Amino acid sequence: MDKREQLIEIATKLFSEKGYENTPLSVVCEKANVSKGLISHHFKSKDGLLREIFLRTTNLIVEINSFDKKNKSPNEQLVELLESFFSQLEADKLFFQFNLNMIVQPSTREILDDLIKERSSFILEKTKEIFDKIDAENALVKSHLFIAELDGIALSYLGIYKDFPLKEIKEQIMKKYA
Amino acid sequence: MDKREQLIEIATKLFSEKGYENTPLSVVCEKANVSKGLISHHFKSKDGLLREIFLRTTNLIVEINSFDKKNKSPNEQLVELLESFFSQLEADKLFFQFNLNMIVQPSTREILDDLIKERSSFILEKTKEIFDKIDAENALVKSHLFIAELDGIALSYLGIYKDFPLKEIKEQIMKKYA
Amino acid sequence: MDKREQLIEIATKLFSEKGYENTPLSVVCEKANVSKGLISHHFKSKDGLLREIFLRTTNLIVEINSFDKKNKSPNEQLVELLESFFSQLEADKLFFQFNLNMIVQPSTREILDDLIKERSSFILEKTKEIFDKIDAENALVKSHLFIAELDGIALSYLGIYKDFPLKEIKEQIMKKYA
Amino acid sequence: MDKREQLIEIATKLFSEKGYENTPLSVVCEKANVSKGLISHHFKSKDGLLREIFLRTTNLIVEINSFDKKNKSPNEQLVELLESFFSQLEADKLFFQFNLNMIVQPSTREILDDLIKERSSFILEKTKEIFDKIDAENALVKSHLFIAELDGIALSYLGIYKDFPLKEIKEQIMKKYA
DNA sequence: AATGAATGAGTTTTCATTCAT
DNA sequence: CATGAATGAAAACTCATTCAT
Repeated sequence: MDKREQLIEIATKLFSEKGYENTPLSVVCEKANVSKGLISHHFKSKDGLLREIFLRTTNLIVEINSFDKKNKSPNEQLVELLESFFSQLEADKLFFQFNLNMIVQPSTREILDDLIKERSSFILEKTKEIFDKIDAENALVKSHLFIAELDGIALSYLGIYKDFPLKEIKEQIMKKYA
Repeated sequence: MDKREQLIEIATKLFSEKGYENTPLSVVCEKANVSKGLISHHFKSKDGLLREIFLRTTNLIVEINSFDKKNKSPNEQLVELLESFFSQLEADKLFFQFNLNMIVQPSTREILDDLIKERSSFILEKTKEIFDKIDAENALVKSHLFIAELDGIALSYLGIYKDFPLKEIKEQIMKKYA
Repeated sequence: MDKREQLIEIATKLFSEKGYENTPLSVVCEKANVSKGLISHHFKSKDGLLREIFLRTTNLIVEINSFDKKNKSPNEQLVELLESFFSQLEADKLFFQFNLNMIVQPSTREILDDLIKERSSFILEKTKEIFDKIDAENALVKSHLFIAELDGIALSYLGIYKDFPLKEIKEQIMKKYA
Repeated sequence: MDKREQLIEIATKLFSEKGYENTPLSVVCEKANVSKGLISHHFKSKDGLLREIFLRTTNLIVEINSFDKKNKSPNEQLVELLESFFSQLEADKLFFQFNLNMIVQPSTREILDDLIKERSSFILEKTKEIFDKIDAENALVKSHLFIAELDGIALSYLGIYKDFPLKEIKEQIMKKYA
């Protein structure tokens, strides 16, 4: 397999699980069966590797948001969004773990500042597009609240409450936006 | 002045601003005008210092939740809770920054695991006490949703959206729970 | 109990078990239920404590060698010496452990240099007094060999061979000198 | 020159002279003209370096014991062994110093436990092979006594008695086993 | 593209000692 | 006699990065 790809895959996993600061490149290289020099060769530095990874997860988010909206009502679109959010939250905890880490941790925040802004703007914009059709006047605030709600759910589910009742929460949220 | 207290104060500030991993003890000691050995003397290790700090913030949270509930309706209690949440969110960003960091970052999470669990249980319990009076059947889910919502707002406000419309969000939330 | 005495007792045990360099005073103080300042008060320094302890073990050795020789033949004296050597070797391993450590380890050797020389001279002298009566001409060499033999046995028994056949060795040695 | 080799050479010398605990890696690196990180790179840790060194001295001992025995009587073999023991004891005090240190000092003992056991078993076995031909019944005890005697002589010569009469002792021992 | 030896700054921790009370 | 807060030097270890091959 492509060593560059291997490196990215392993690093993504480790950064998500252990955090960026707590994952030495030596460990990444070892697990990826790759020499240390290769990282600086491909990504210039550890920060470079992180930025590459973050960009990829952004692309994934863009893809998720790019479903076909043409024949759907705004509420149907919200439901679809929620469906994919909850199913991915259950399927790929690490993905959310990683993104929360990167945003909350001051050091990574700094490294990724421009990329984080770009991504959040995109998400806000896409959400607002939907709410504009429902309640144009309060679309911005409602979008923010919508996003905050989902982030909060992810946070509680991943980080805080072991017995978080995800199913029931999903039902409640669905009822609210359907 | 008490050097122990000085140490805790400075460390709290720095851990919040820069993150735990990114704050060397050398900097903490320098700013606190204290020798390196004193940390080991009082807190055994950097982890020990962190745990002490986390415990103190927990105590603060407990205090905040210990207002007098006797003559108030559950909805009045929620409003009071929200008032103190929003006013503190504006007044002391670092406090929320710190707590989010500690919970989301895998390394600190591990160090504080027991304390985090204890604290979250307390918060859930206190919230549920209120919702039990409003809607006993769904009290647990509603409590979780309530907490997640607030956490999500803090996350968006602190970490993601520079132009987060906190005032409007507060109004919306207040309307919902009043 | 006298705290000074307590301190010496605990320190002797720990220095024997863990070695001098590897025994922090903090541990000694903790186990002896005594404050740190007390060591500097009584013994001036860690080295001072060590010297005090070494002196005490020397006194013990002097006592052992001070049995009544008047009515005994030199060979009877040797047998008596060997008896007490072997019985103490079995009874108090730590005692030998400690003394070997102190002599072999360069750092402690330096601290105790004068005391070690004094003690070894005493032992050599006492041994030679006996051998002088057996074989005056070779007394010095035979004394050295006698001492070396016993030290070697202690070394093998304590440090090297788990299954050292102490009983059979003792028989052989006894036969040789009786 | 190979920096790894340089490191081992200098470290061996310093550990022998000053003891393991009393030799900071900073000094080793300085004298070997090598950066601190290189130790971690090659040996993982200070303990790792020590184990490597101990292994090498074991190999040396194995070599010494691997002389050609075919045409020699057991007593001739003992004499040869003694010759090489005494000549090395005079020529390379540090070699014996090092080995005694490592075995007697509790901390190094622990680090090297398996290697020490392996080596002592080898020595005992090789010695016993010779004594088996002389006195099969008491070969084990006699081997132990032989080894203990030599160890004791090394101990006295190196560590205790400045005026140790090595020549005369050697004569005595030679006479006994020839 | 890939390796891995080598660096060196930086980090936490250890610990004997001092000193005011 | 006794305490324990405070110091500061020294230690081992970590780890991203560089560079010759």
